[in-house]
Amino acid sequence: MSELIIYNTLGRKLEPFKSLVPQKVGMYVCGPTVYGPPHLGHVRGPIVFDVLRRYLSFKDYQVRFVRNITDVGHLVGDADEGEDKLQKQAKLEQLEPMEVAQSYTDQYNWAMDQLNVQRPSIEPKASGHIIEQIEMIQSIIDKGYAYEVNGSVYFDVSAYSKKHNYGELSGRNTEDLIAGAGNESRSLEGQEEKKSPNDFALWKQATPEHIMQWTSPWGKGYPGWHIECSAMSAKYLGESFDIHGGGMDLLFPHHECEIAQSISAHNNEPARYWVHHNMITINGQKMAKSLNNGIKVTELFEGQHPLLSRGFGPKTLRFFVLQAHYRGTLDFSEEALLASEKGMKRLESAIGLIKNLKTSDSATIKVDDIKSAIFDALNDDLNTPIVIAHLFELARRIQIVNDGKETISIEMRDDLDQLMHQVYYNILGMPKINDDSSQNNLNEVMNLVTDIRSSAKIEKNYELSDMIRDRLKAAGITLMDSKEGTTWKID
RNA sequence: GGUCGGAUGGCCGAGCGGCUAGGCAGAGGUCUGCAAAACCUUUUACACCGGUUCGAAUCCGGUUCCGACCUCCA
Repeated sequence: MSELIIYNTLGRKLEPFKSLVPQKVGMYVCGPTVYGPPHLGHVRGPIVFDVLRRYLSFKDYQVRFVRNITDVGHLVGDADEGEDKLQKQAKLEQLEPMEVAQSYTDQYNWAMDQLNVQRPSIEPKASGHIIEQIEMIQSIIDKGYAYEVNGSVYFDVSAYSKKHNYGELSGRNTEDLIAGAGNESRSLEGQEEKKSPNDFALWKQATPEHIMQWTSPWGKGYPGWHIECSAMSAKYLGESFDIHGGGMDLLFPHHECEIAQSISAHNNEPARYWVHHNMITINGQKMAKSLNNGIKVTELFEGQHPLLSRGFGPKTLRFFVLQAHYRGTLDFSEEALLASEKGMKRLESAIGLIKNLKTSDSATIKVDDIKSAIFDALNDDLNTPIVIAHLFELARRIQIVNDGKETISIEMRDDLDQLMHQVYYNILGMPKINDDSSQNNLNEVMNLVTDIRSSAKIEKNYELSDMIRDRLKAAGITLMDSKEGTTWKID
């Protein structure tokens, strides 16, 4: 098997993957800010990095996968008074901030479980690592790359730029940034405190209304945007580790700032490989809470959305995401989802045929050519759409054998079975449970039953209609009659 | 205004110098009492204008559209 080639945003080119420590990989992925329910935009990164993680594990690497939970310190983007996001929601909902964070964390993890995304090896919370963040900020101050003003601490980009390259990841330079700063894309509190508009906050002084605040050498406050990832990745993966993943929208400023912070504090490039996935778009625009065009994961599963005529299972969603390369945008629509679902079902029905395929002494079909093609595609910057295309070719061959037009040997059939399971379930991580069709089947059956019962009622055959209702009740399903028709629910 | 990335058939989406991507939809067929499902076969592309080349969706230049980001929203 040849080696994995991965696109490194740092350097903007494809590079062979080599781990720092033989057969071990440290991987950090920026996790969610838990201030809202998970939507489609949250789903792609976890799936993509889950496949990368699974593939590295498949290649016998021992992977430590760290994904944080951001539960403090971030400000609301759209015009407001700079309240902490979590605090704002908490006021709205009359709950403790941590209660809100916990609830959304649970929802997020539930969605990840549904999508068969493996839980991280470590899932650190920003709120649980304030001390580490303070220590790192102090270290940056000590090195001369940060300064304190009125209880807040800012990173000194120009001081840093004298020795290092601020912009090495995003390809920006400080002059451009200052030129662009005049566009008034946003007005931020505390701008006038900074030496330069390029400087970013490491620690913010808290106003008395802030519920979430911690004691620091600079007074009461809360950590800035970017420091948590730097502090936590260093704590659990070391000052230098293998892979840092995230969405392309995080490239600047978040990841650029992480690099600057880590180099300042540790004198080390934090990550060897920076891997960025592209966004899911809807009508050509990225899906984000701030744009208010998000489809919640639960809305997708249940079909409760104006763009959806019915629900789609997590399995379909995962397949849909993997049918596009992670670095390209993926445009969402029900039509596209429908296409993925049908293809996926066809593929799975072929997989289901393998075990019962009739075998012969000699085989007239091949498997090895596809097998190597699949791993070539995986090694080629995780080209999952190509992998899936090859899987469809395999499905076609399975059907041909099943139709008796070609033959397969026992060994080859076992090989095929193993290959399909390795690739489809273990590496692509497709959920094994048949969530989609079982739910759809139930819907169909229930529609049939309620139709029959409606006819019975029209014919005043209440004996039959009541019998149906009673039997369903006994089976745990309640029917509810109304003027509009009959609805049902599972008790 | 700056930085970066896109424009592929009805839809989603690979390819990145010559070779059918793939899926869905459409068409034809096999099967079937009729359907459905399943399976087989198959039509339709490379934003525009120049250039390089024996040969370009793929390389170069220009044009037009679209998107992301631009520091205290991951």
